[in-house]
Amino acid sequence: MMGMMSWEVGAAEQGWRKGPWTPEEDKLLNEYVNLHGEGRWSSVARSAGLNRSGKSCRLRWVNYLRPGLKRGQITPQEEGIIIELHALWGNKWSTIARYLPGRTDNEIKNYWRTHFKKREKSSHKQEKRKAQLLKQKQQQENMSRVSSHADTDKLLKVIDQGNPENQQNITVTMHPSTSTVEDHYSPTMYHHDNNIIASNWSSDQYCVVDEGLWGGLWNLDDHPQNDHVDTNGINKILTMQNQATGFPFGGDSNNFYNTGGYIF
DNA sequence: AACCCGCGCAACCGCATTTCT
DNA sequence: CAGAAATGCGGTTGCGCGGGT
Repeated sequence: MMGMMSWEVGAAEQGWRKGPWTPEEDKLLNEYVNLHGEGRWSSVARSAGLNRSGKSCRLRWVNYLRPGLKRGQITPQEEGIIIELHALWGNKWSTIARYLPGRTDNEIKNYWRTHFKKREKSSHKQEKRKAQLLKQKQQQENMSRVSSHADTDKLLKVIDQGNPENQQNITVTMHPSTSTVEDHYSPTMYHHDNNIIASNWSSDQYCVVDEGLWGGLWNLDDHPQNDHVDTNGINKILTMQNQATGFPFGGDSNNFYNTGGYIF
């Protein structure tokens, strides 16, 4: 060990490189980790000849270089799992990631944001569109006071009606915000086993889940239009999972399907 | 043709927690 | 045991790209 020098005090002053990783850097990091194993990230910089902070190295390894990463499209099952676990635990991305082998917390987080923040987004979009139309309208007015604005007005109206914010205000998640979320909601309901579903369902472990319970957790509404949120979230997912191919876990998928239930 | 805009994604930042000395 | 360092997490940013105007 080398004294107690602080290699990492203020990445800024230290002048660590930032931004996207180059293939050369990746190679260096890869070689280093293959030789010395994961961890001790702070020493990576000097040892591997990388001008990167330990944090940066770790992040790059964990999210990109680490072997066994899937990359590419999230499968329908994976999506289902993400949705379910997010409903249970909220934004506990790394916890959720543990149940999706080969996926990183970052990936899942990004996926969630891009796929399940639609409501926010679309209303945003609509606001923008509205602004745009208003602008057009004003321009028209300035140009010639004679023209009719009927069309623009109509459009604006339509947009208003289509705006979910003007319909029901539906929350996507229902997680509590405390940090003990997992303890609280951790499927103790999956009886027998203190570790519950934690750490171990890449093996053959699974659990049948009480549908009523999950039904209650299913607050997600994909179709603001047809308002039957009710009991069918479960069925939706079951269908999804049954249809799907490429079961993501190591375990025996037949077992899984035969339970008529759930992955866990 | 030029510009704008939104999207997806990798990486960063600040804070919290864990490990080391 | 205290303080420092390292690691881990979640939210956020910013860049490059494609599509629309």
